[in-house]
Amino acid sequence: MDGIIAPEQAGVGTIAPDEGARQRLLLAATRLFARAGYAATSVREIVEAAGVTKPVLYYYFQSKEGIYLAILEETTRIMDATIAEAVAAGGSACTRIEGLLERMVVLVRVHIDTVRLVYSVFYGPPQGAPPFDFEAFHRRLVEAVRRLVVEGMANGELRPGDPDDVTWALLGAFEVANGLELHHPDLQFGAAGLRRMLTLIFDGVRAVSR
Amino acid sequence: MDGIIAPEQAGVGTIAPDEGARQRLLLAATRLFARAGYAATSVREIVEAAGVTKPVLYYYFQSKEGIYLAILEETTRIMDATIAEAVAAGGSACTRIEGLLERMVVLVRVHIDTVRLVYSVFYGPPQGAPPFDFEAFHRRLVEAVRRLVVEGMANGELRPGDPDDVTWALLGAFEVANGLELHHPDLQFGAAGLRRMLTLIFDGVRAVSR
DNA sequence: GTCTATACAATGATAGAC
DNA sequence: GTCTATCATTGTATAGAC
Repeated sequence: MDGIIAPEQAGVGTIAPDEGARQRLLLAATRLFARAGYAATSVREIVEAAGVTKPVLYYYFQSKEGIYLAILEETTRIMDATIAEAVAAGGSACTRIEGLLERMVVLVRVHIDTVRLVYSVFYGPPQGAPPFDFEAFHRRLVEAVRRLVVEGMANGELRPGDPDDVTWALLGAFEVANGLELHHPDLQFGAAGLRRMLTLIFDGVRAVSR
Repeated sequence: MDGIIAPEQAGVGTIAPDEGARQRLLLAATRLFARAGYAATSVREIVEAAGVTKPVLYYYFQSKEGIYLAILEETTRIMDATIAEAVAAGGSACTRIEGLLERMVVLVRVHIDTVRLVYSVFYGPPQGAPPFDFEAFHRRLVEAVRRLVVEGMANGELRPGDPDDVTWALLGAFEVANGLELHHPDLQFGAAGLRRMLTLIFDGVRAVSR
């Protein structure tokens, strides 16, 4: 045991930057922001939880606002990439809609603390957090689904109709899955539950035919 | 009827309490709580906005926590009554589901500040507000929809299946309508938009039949 | 419950050594 | 790149008057 060297210790004395410290700072800050909110979380708490000192945070992120924005930008980038991937994937429009939203639900679970932070700032009282365009990200998701819906209507997969209404109905299922992920993770609703909901919406729930 | 005396009036001597003041206090507090959050709203701000003095607030609500809980209980009572009404109404299960959720969306618009407050406390950071069981109310709504779904499946209106999945899909549409009411009231999505979404879910959006 | 005032602790942020 | 030590500022705690 005494022989085991932690990764951080490897470069001490030389000049290698400790990327592990940056990652730990992001993780710790996300958890604390998600639990107590932006305003109520101090830089001291963040660095203590990450096992580094204050200057390390300022080295990587310049400020408390900086690490907050870094969290949001990093997660947004990942989600945007996933959206682009899913839209560009092969298969029918319906398949790609399912793939897109299921991937997003998985990302929500993986980045659950970031999602909590987003809800906290978006719905919560003013907390002095620097501005971030949450709606812009949401619009990009809505637009992606809408494009697939329009494509599905154009190629005859989906019945003609208002693409907006269809888009909202599908996103409603996604929001429900998110809500259950946030507040009842024990239910294990997850991507499978979302898929069942989407199938219902695609095929309808009424017994008598249309 | 004229002989009935409200409990608050009994024992107040010859002076009748000004029920208008109570209402103004509730309205002012709801607006301020919705905008700044529970913690950041002071009793002084509330009474000033309501045009009354501090003792008036303490007469009706005992404390800041008291007026906060009164807001939530009053709105919850109205919504619970609406749920019961809609469930007990005549018509098919589908019709009653539509009626229930559309009434709820209308209530959300009418009580928009209370809804904002609920979201602020439920999703936001800890604000020192006294506990209120938001989930219990939500469960009652979910249960009402679920009962109607089960009834619809039993009488052949709805295809057999997991009533939970159907319930969630329908509530997803409701949540979307709420979200648009909260953040894009200009779109006038409202009850009509919700009805369109529900129709889509009932009848399905896929072109090829099942 | 809120106000004014004072006292103290904690905050975000930096400088300079290694 | 990270540390120790420290800055100026803000925020919080308490007390007493209302």
